[in-house]
Amino acid sequence: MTSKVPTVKGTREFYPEQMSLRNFLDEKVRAASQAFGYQEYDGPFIETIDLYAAKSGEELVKKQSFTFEDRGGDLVTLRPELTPSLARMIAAKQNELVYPVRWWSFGPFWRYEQPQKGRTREFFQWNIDMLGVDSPEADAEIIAVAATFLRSVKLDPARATIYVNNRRLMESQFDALGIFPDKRVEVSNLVDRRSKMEPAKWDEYALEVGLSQSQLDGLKNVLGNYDLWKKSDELTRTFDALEALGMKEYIKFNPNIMRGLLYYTGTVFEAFDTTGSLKRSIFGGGRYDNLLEDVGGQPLPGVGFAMGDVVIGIILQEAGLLPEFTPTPAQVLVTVFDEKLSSQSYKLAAELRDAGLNTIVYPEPAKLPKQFKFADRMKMKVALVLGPDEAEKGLVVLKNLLNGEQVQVPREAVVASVKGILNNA
RNA sequence: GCGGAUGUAGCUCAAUGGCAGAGCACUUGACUGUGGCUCAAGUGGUUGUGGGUUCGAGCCCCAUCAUCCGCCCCA
Repeated sequence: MTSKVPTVKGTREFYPEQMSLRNFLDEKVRAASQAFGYQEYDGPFIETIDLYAAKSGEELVKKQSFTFEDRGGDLVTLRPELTPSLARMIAAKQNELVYPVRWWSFGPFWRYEQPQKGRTREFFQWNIDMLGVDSPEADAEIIAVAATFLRSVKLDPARATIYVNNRRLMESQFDALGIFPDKRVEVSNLVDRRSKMEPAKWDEYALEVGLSQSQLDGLKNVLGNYDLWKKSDELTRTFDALEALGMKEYIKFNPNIMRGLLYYTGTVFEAFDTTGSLKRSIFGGGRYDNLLEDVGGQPLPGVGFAMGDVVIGIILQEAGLLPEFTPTPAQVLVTVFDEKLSSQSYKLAAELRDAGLNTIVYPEPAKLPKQFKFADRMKMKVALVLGPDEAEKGLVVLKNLLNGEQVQVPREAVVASVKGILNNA
């Protein structure tokens, strides 16, 4: 039964279970970022549309952004990506930052697209970038951060692979085939779409774009050449560094990875789940050496990537790699026997909290079976009972809900006993 | 923007055009101070919404809304 006021299409409600997944991703992303010394930052959630007009691609700005007029009549948009905001923030303090800048962020983004598997209109995204260095080793580091994340969530190389390519390398190949720069964008799109189209249809499409038959044949040769990276000094150095960083197993050169985004200039990469039901990329990124200039800064090279929470969430769930959900952060329940004894229970709960134990006390006198059932459903570990018999003798019944064992302990020893059980659980 | 599918109990789903059901969950009891396991009983419905066809519609038709899957696009 749907509520009278439905949610906005494509938005998401994070019930505690989904929230724990979001927090799990936040933790893993933070850990991978910080392992390499990256600093956390964030930008505005609302930006003017102009920020994205320059470089983000027409489709994104015109059709996939949540844009509206504010009360002052300005066109604003809910951010569909972070990189332009990052570029502006860097440009604004370009002369006072310590380089290389290593920054990361995990926050909400919005895109007005048709919701489907792996795609929502509201999502969280991990962004991580290094600016101020244009070395192939910097590219390797960013890719290594990504691989570190994959490893930390236990997606092994057999399951998740990072495909790497280089635009400069591809452009030199295009040049050699006589494909002129004015066709670059179309040819990039062509390459991007190859895996999704029937071979014959793709050939047709290629000829429509304006390639000659010999250029098409040449292009197919290039795209099938998995040793092509040897012709690129950049990629050779990047792969060497990745080997030294211990991440080579996650990496594969793939000349078919182009990425649609206009601002990439050098190495580009994209990760896919190689076994699951989802064909979407887990994350993608690359080197963008002109972006700062484009937003009005001094030239500054950069490399980075972004990962949405939706696809990785589905993959981890399908792979059974999500941690077991713990309904309540409290492991201890203090039951309330009856109205007369309830204040005793509240006092005991307060003591447990003072001792650093997260504790729930039942908020009304209810039948014990109901209270125990609550503790069970919440996967709590210890239940305490303070009934008339115990109150009289200064005791508390302490039940280990994991094994059902139950003991009576003196009131003063409760904290220590509970801690003992929790330590062994 | 285009195409396909699905909307029935809190959840997952059944029901040839002829009495709207099951499992799970919930409540109660078996068990008067103890969860899980078991057994029994009970509560729970404007079949998404609005029209139409029919003696009769959950089922057929039209419209509409929502969700899911795909296309487009993917930063």
